[in-house]
Amino acid sequence: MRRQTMTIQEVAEKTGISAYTIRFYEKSGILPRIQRTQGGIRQFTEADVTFLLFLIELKRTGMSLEEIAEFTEDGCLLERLQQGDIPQQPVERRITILRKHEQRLYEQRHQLDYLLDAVTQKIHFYEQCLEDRQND
Amino acid sequence: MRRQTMTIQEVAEKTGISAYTIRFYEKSGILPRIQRTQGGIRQFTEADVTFLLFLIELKRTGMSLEEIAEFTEDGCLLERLQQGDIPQQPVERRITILRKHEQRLYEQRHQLDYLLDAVTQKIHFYEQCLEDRQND
DNA sequence: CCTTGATTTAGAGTTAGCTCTAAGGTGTAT
DNA sequence: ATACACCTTAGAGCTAACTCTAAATCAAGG
Repeated sequence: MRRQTMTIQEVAEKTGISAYTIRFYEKSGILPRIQRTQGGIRQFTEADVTFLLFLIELKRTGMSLEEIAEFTEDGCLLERLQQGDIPQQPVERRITILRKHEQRLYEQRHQLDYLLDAVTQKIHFYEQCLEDRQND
Repeated sequence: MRRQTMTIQEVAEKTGISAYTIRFYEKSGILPRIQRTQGGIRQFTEADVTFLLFLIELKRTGMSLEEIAEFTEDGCLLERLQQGDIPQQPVERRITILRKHEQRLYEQRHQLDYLLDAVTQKIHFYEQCLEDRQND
């Protein structure tokens, strides 16, 4: 039976995020406290990695680490939720943060489409310049 | 007849970018050298502002200031291009940089759609939790 | 049990990108 | 012509987000 958990190095390789950064994320509350061996070594589950990758996407799309830490507060709600314990405040807080970010994402998509168009046009423009030059 | 140019404060108000930052952008080559009065005061044209806003969008979508400065090098090509002078190297460099960024933009749009979906689903999930709680 | 190599911590250092300060010059309305 | 708001510069300071160092601890093989 193979090991169910990963060391920080394995997570680093799997996600492309350095071990330094992962530790930094745990220290600053971006990641919830990760389970340890009795010796103190972190044991990442698949769920931890999935959560980390989700947070990275939030960050990449403009959520600050501070706001991500606010989202992560109360750590892994999933367990409690599955056990039927539904803590109202933390759940509401997460909904609020995600709704706010959802709005940002819609805005970003809009601006992205707009810029993509502008960039494509500019490329055509410069290419046209070079072609004109050929025809001397 | 009204003035054709703007001071740095006016540009700051118009764009939402602080005067400090605009000076910093000129100093670090993100903006080309702006025309001055004989007294040394910057006179921004509409074209300067348009260019600045375009650069801001490049930045917002992940282009580093270093790369933007590389794009801006050789300043305003538009005048020379309109005069029929087509400097090959600078034009090719701009095409290369823009093509690279175009790829990033496509990738971003893809990931954005994916994340938007994930976020929307998570919101529904948490909302469902609260509803379940109501029905006790 | 001892070596080897990865892991732990606290805390210092780095980088990008601003943001501001100080000292002085500009320009326009009275 | 002088007051006043706004402009200029060089360069220092700041914040977010890492990135690394040092010294100690842990874990697995021989």
